[in-house]
Amino acid sequence: MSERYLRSIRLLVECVQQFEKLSDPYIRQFDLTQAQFDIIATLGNTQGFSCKELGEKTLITKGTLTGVLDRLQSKHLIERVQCKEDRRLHYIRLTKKGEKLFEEAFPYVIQNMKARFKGFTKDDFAALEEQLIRLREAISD
Amino acid sequence: MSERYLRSIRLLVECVQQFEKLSDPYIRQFDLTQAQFDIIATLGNTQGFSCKELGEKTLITKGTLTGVLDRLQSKHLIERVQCKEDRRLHYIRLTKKGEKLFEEAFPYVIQNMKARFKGFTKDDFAALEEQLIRLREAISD
DNA sequence: TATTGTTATACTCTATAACTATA
DNA sequence: TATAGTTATAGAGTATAACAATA
Repeated sequence: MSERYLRSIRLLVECVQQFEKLSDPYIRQFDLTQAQFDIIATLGNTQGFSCKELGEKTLITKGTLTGVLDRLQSKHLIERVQCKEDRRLHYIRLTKKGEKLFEEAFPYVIQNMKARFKGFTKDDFAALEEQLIRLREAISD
Repeated sequence: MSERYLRSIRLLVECVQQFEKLSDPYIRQFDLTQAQFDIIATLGNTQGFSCKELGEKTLITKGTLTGVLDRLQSKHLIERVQCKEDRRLHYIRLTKKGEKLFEEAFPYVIQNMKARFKGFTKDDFAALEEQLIRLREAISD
């Protein structure tokens, strides 16, 4: 009854944990935490996002986000720009240094991770993706 | 080239984040964090595990584990028993109170979560499971 | 010497609520 | 009144290294 459900969830969590365990050393080579890398990766190749948008995309709550952004700003990787139309909004975007890091770190982490997916073919990814999309659909709010 | 890979990983992470977001309120009704619930769920219906084994099962490193176990012990949910054969080992197991909590909290959380998987049939779980097993196989150490 | 688990340190993330400034 | 973001607080997880007890 609930065995199948539990098995799937456990597998899902195991895959993500294993994925994070593998990617962590690569991310840390750039002196970033997972959360910080997540922000950098989200901001890369964009015009920037408001804190609210960033929070929604990364699932980091606003109070926490301020702290993560503070640490990235103190490393001069992001900048905060107040929106002129609605001055409650602050747009967060990568600095030159942040962009440079993104262009270096992102492909590096991705390439190294991809190398770990030895036995996984294009068709495997397609099949996995299909199931995950169905799952996301089922459990979305 | 790497788009497919990235899309799958992002989906995977989104599913787990969404899953944790949904399960969190249920877990917190029992005054437990995710890590603490993870330990309780792992210890439930077993004779207990050593810290080393617990760490491997939950992917919590030993320094952190001590802290998590301390908090569970101060709530009288687990107990530490030194192994007589090899006294370096400490077996961690649920107390009566811990067992009672497990028997109450675990099905409660699972049932509530299962209810969220409305559109997901037995066949969907089977297909998802198959892909996740392949993925886990591919990225395992 | 090697292993199990604890301790100590410093940092990061987390939830929450109160707060400021804008609208 | 409502929204965006910050501040403040307390708690919890994290990495790391040094350590004690035991093997």
